[in-house]
Amino acid sequence: MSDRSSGLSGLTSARQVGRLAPVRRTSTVDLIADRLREAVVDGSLPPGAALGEAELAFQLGVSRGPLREAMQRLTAEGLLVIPRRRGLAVRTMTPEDVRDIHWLRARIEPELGRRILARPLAERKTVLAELGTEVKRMQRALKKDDARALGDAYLDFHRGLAAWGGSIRLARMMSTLLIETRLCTFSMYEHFEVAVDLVPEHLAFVDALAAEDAERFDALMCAHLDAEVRRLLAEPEAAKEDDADRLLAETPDEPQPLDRLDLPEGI
Amino acid sequence: MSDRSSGLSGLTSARQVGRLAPVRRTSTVDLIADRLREAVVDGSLPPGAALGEAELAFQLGVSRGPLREAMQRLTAEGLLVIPRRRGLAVRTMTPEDVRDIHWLRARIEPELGRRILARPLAERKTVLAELGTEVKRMQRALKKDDARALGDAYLDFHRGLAAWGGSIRLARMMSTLLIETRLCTFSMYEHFEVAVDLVPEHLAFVDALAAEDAERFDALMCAHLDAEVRRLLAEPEAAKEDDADRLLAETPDEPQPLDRLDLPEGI
DNA sequence: GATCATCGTATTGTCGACAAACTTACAATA
DNA sequence: TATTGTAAGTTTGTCGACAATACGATGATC
Repeated sequence: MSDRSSGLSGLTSARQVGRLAPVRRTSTVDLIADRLREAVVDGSLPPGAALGEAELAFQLGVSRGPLREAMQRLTAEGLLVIPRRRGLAVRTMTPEDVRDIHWLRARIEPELGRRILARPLAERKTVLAELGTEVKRMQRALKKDDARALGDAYLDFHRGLAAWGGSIRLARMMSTLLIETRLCTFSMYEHFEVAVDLVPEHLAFVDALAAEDAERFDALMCAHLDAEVRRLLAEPEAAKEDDADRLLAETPDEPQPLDRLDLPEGI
Repeated sequence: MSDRSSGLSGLTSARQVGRLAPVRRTSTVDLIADRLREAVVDGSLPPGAALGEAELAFQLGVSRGPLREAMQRLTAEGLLVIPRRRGLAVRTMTPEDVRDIHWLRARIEPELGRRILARPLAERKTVLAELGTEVKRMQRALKKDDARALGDAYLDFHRGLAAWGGSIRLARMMSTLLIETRLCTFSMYEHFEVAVDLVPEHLAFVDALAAEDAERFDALMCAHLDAEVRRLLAEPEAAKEDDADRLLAETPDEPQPLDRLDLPEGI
């Protein structure tokens, strides 16, 4: 997974003399929140497992205060649930959530093609290059049968799409939705699923953008998201058992201790 | 502003015998976060004003720990910024933000009509009744020239729309976007703006839904959001000075101490 | 034998304190 | 007079501790 702060929209106006960019100081809570988010994406915090605060704080080398603050932030993003007196737990996604997430993505992502194609030519070339790089990463990952790397490239592809869509809010929202998408994978199967037709689908995205065909991009994206939902909602026993052992070798002692967590507050 | 937990989607299956709804215990952090959110919507925390933690914690009657946790949650929602060593500040919205927010709302809200019209008849009647009530609230507020109440009814109208749209995530997202919309009002003018044509616009929404005309609803919503952007981005001196004094009588000592706050972290 | 009550333990929720860091103001020097 | 350096004050960021609560286990009674 590429570093989010350096990848897509950094160093734009730092070369001007006398007009220095403000130094980006990152607080401890930010660090912890990023680390936790990373762990969620990683799968090292599996959905449903309840972790104790003290233990986690010790592992992270910080006190419980900042950790609790970071937990609250992740909770607001919908990634964590904080059951009463049971530490923290990564959200368990239900089939309902899968449909919800992908419906929302289907409202947003098809539109992104139009937004990107409305940008000046120079930027469009940058976007295409970047997206092409991600697809190549996906291809390499597929060749090595590395589901983790494939998933990472997938995340970065769509993150890049959102980042170039031109809306800060939308990029943040999409980032959360994408992490939730991966949580869906974790929650539906117990391991990563290597979807073989992921690469051609994303190649088609890049092609449509290169051809400046927003309509085709729209249709492709809708089809992709539909297929994604169908893949995810297929029966769990339809999942391949290929490399589950390697990816989840360090599976924790209790996979699903608290099965169904209710959100602490509505809306 | 109506209580969010009791208004729209409460008491659905609580009357069944032997199947009690779980008691909704709300933590202190939730309470503080709600209170802060309320204060932001209220205008009692004006954008840009830097509040000290200790002072705020004392006002709320809690310690700094839970307050800091709640602050982190609001930060994740994009409502607060936490500048280094300067307490907390309500986000100041720029014209860029106004366009961003309304572009995003325009992606989501027109679709809501279709979603609502796809629901069973009984629910649709409930929705229409509820939305009609909110419009009546808007009318009453307009008659009394109460900009605050008008804005509250406006928020609840659109919140209801999102709540009946059928997606938990979308409702949460829309709730944040709506609060941000109000922040735009606060940031663009220094007071509330009474938009006279708000009521007929929303009457038209209800009419379109009653006529089951999703296309008209779509077009009306797009037009409304466009108008909203134009209203907000009009020059500040175009704003009416009618009831600014009454609404912002308790304006704090320093309205805009730190003019331009950068977000603590990107994405 | 099963169920309920009571006790103990472990973990959280909250608070207070300490130290570091930033900001601001004042003074001194060029 | 302006700019820089220093010092003091205020506020945050972090940690440790205490108390309350919930959960689990064990024993007693029906």
